[in-house]
Amino acid sequence: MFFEELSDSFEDPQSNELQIKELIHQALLDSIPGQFTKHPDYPVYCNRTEYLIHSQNEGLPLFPQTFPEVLLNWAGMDSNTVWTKEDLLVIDLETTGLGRGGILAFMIGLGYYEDDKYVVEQLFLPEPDAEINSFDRLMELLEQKSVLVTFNGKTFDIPVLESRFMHNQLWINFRKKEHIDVLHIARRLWRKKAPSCALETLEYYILGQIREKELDIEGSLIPQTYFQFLINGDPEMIRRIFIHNQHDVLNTASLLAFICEHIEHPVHSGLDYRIDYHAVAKLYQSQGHHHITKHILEELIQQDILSPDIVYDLGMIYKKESDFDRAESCFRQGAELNDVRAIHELVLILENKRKNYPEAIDVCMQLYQYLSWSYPQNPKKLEDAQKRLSRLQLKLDKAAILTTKTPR
DNA sequence: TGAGCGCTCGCTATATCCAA
DNA sequence: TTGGATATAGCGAGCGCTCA
Repeated sequence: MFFEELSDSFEDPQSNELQIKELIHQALLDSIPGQFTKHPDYPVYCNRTEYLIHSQNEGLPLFPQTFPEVLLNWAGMDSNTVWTKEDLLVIDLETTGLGRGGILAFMIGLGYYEDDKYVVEQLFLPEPDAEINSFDRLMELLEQKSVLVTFNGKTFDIPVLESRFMHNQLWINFRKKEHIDVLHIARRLWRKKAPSCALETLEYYILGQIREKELDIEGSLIPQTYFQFLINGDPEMIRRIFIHNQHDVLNTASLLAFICEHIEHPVHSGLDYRIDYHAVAKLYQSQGHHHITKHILEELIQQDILSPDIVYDLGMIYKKESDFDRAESCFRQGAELNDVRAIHELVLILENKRKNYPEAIDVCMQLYQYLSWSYPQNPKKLEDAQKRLSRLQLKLDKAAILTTKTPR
C-alpha cells in the first residue's frame, strides 16, 4: 500500500516512525488543502473554506436573515434577546463509530458566520493522539459563539464531545449553551412530506442538492475508512470525508436558513411546494398562536389545498371559538374525505348543538362503519360509537313523543 | 341533584428515527 | 450496530356543563 515499500528501508524503528509520520503529513498536504497546527508533538490538520454571503451555496439561502420567534420559542431560546447569525456555531463530527464510549471524533467540522462570509473549518486528526490538540480551536470558538447548531447533535455529536472532553480531563458544559438541533425542527416540518428526514434526503427534497457519489462517501463507511488510513496512510479516501463533512456543515446551515425564511410569514410570499404548511401551522398552534394557525389553514383552504388534517384542525379551532357553523362546514368536508375524526366531530355537533338526531344517527352509522374498517382491533371505539347510536335513537324517540304530545 | 358527557391535563409506555 | 429526543397513543382524574 501507500508506504509498505518504505517500511523495510529504515533500520532504526524510532526514525522509521518519524519518517512515516512526515510522509503521511506530506501526503495530506499534497492531497487536501490545509495546514498543520503548531502543536509540536501531535499537530492537527486544518482546512478552512470561505463562502461569500452574496454568492450563496448554489442559490441556497445560506444566511438566515432573521430568527423567527416561533423558532426561538421552539428551541427554548429567549425571544427578547437579539440573536444574530454571528452567534451561531455549526458542529458536525466524523467519528470511528456510533454509540458513546471508546469512539473517537477524528474530524470536527465547524461552521460560523464572519462578516459577509460563512466559514467552514475542519480539524482532522492524522493520528488519534492529536485529539486533545483539536479541542483548542473548538474551545476558542465555543467561547465566542453562544448558539450551537447541529443535525442530530443532541443525540450524537454533543454527547460524543462530552465523552471525549471527559476522557481528556477537560470540562465544558455544552448543555448550558443554546442549541438548535435542525433534525428535530426539520422532522416537525417535513415528517409527512419528505420520505425521510436524514440530512441527505432533505438536501435533495428541500434544497435541491445532489451529492456527487464519486466525490463523497457513505456515512457508514467513514469509521473503517479512517482505520484504513491509520494503517496505510493513503489520504485519497480521507479527502472524501473532508468533502462529506463540508457538505454536512454547509447544508445544516442552509437548512436552518431555509427554515428561518419560510416559517416567519409562511403563506404571504406565495405557496412553495417544498413547504408543508400544515406542519408550519401546527408549530404555531403548539405555541398557542391560534390566530396565525387559523390564518394559515384558512389561506390553504382558500387556495383549494384540502387535506383531512387541514380541514379537521381548522374545524377544531372554529369549534373552540364556538363558531359551530364554520366548524360544521369543515367537518363535513373532512367527512367527504373519509376522515374518521371529522365524522366523529360532525356527529357531536349534530347531536349536541343542532339536535338534529336523524342526521346524527345517519352520520354515526357511517362512523361505525368506518371504525369497523379502519380500527377493527380497537373495540373501545366501536363500543363508544354503538353506545352513541343507542343514545341518539333514544333521544330521537323522546323528541318524537314530545312532538306528538305538544298541543296544537 | 345526580348521571352522562366533553374537554383538558398529566402521566406512562411504546415506536420511530437519526447520527458514524 | 447504540442511545437519546421526540411524537403518539392510551388511560385516568378532575372539572364544568347540560338535562331529566
